[in-house]
Amino acid sequence: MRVKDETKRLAIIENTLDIVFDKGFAGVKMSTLAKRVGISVSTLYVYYESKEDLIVSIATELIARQTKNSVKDITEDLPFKLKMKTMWLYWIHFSINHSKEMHFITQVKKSPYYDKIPAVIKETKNRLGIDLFELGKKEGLIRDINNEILASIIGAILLETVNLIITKKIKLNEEDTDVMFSFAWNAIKS
Amino acid sequence: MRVKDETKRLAIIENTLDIVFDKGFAGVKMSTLAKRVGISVSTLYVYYESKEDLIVSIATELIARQTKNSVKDITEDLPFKLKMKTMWLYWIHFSINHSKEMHFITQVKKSPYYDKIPAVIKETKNRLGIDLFELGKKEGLIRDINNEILASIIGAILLETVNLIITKKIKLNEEDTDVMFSFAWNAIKS
Amino acid sequence: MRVKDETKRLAIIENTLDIVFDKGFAGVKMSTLAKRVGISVSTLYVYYESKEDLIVSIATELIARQTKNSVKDITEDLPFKLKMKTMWLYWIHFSINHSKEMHFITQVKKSPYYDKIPAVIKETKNRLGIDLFELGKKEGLIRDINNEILASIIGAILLETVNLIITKKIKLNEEDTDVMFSFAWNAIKS
Amino acid sequence: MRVKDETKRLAIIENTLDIVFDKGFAGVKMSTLAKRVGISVSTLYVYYESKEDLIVSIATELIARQTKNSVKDITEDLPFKLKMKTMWLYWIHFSINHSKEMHFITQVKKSPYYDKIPAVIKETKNRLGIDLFELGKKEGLIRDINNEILASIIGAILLETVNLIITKKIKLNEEDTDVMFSFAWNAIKS
DNA sequence: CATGAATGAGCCTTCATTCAT
DNA sequence: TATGAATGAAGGCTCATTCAT
Repeated sequence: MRVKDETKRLAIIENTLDIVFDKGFAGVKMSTLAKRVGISVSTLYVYYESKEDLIVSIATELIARQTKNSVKDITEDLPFKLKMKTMWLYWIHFSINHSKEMHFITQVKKSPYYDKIPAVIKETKNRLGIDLFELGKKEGLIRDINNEILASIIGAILLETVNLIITKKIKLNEEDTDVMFSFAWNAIKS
Repeated sequence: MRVKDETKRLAIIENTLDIVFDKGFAGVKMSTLAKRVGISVSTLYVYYESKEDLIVSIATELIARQTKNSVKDITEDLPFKLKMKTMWLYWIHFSINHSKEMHFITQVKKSPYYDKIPAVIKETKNRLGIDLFELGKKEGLIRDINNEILASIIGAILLETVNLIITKKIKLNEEDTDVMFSFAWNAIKS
Repeated sequence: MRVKDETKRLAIIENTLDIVFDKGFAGVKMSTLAKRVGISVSTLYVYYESKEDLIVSIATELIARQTKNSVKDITEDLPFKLKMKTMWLYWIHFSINHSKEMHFITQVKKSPYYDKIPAVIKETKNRLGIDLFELGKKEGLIRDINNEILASIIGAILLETVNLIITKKIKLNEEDTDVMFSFAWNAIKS
Repeated sequence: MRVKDETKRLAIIENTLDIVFDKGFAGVKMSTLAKRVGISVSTLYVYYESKEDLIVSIATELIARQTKNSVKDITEDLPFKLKMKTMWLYWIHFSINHSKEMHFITQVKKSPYYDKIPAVIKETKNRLGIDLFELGKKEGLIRDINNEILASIIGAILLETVNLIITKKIKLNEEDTDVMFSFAWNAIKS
């Protein structure tokens, strides 16, 4: 029997990401997608059983993958503010290098598709900065405020930073990112 | 076109806003919209010559209207930080009371429809805080950074605040909004 | 505004009957049907909101119509056996002249579509022979057996008669139909 | 083709019968069938070269098998009416015990598939009662009418009887089947 | 102005069948 | 023989838009 081609699956994901980035979910037509990937529509249905399944599966995979990557080597022996900044930079770079994935996830979160994502996946996530915030509070360096709110604020500033970089209003150099980080840091520091 | 029955026109806008808020642009079916408004589809086409025209026209009108409202009576004689806060609160309330309009505009900005909006309209806008920022800088109270960036940051935090309120994660009371304002203020103050 | 064309509706029904007669429900393709009627597929959906609705609506209409027609002028002053025969002949002719309608209804009854037909319609029906059977029993002319069973038997023989006529194995003349009626009559007479 | 694993072949037939019984031919999806049997779709095609071949082959086999069974031991030394009744009961029981096979054949007969069944098979069949009818006529016990018509009538009543039993409107006991047989007998007796 | 009727273009999905191992 | 992968050819249905009154 013919053997399934992982490459093909990845191509499907890649192209879906591209399309969603350009035109949103409504722009994802099964026929167009198939054509871009170079397979027939029916083959698409061999890999995903419906359009919904396609999007939900990709989202699930991306979210899971993203969760794994995050905190990595921040556990180094650094002063708190630097840990924070390391993480900040990590996410800036990640967001820019994976802008389409980020966009995809962002879109999914606001769409009805999000309800279809396995609860396990949704929960496992977002532990990203929480531990760090706790540490900062313990050291008296950041304000004693509900973690979720802190995360929201930092997240908003970070996303905006990425936007500014993408729209070329600021540059991805030390100087500019330092300024942007200072906004975030000043916002939450004690 | 667009000569008769202002009531009908407003009903169309109102319902479009509602639908977009609930289901996004894809949810706006000409037939559904007509039914909700209580007119026939054909009549809809008497008022707007296409779906695109419908959305672009509404967006144009909303953006124009919004621009007018903003700075109003903040020109009072208040210390700078209070002016800032007044404006902040003004926008918080405005965003919440007009959440559907805000949402509509936000969506349009990210959609291909945005390209169709008259340049004049798009430019006139966003003069919101610029003057205020200049004043703050002159008084040495806020950091000397490109206005557009300041506006982005403040805007991001504001939007996030509104989100938190809408999703019930914080309340629309003095205590909670004060905290949120402090994030914004700390971020940009000297 | 353009006005709805009853002719069109009737043409849809007619063609649906023909197709079902030739190829069963599976043979009814919305596109083919539309083409035969000379309208576009979308127009078909103006008249019926789905394929199921098409079939169920037609069935409902046919059954209702059929119920009305039946007993008519059998209330004449005839000896019982002749009343019976009049009805028998009426149904033979009706079945042959409306063979496609009969076939359609027969098919619907055996299909899952039948469940979707309004209960009212299903009930109102079939009072056809019941009264007659009661009369026959009272006069001691036919066997005292459950009406439903009598109806089944007569119905089966009648259907078979129609089949034989359609397949040309017997003729639609007095001689042949007399023989066939005698089968039915002998079966149930006292 | 059709060389290996008789068990598998029988399982295919069995499941096809079940599916047709439940949902008709349209319900027979090659993939579903394969899954139920526990083989792959491709393997199905090793046994039958197409869906048509599948159905036609099964029908051919069933019809052939059925023809063989019928008249068996009715040639006993019984009075004619009892011979008739024996046969009647034989078919009642056969139809009920092999309801799925009967249903399958009935369906095939009304479908375009029937045209594809080898003429030889179709002809060999149905000699069921003919000999018996001849005997009855010779003894002056049943009406002197074309055998084919007699067979049709008896067949129709028999089928209806089975239907009534299956739909639980009558029972499969001596009393009820006697009544039903009396209908048939009265219909054709001299 | 108002509207019900009509439609073309397209979208998602299914399914029998063939390929390649 | 056995099978998972791959596909073409539909089929049902939707929707923005145009017609005709």
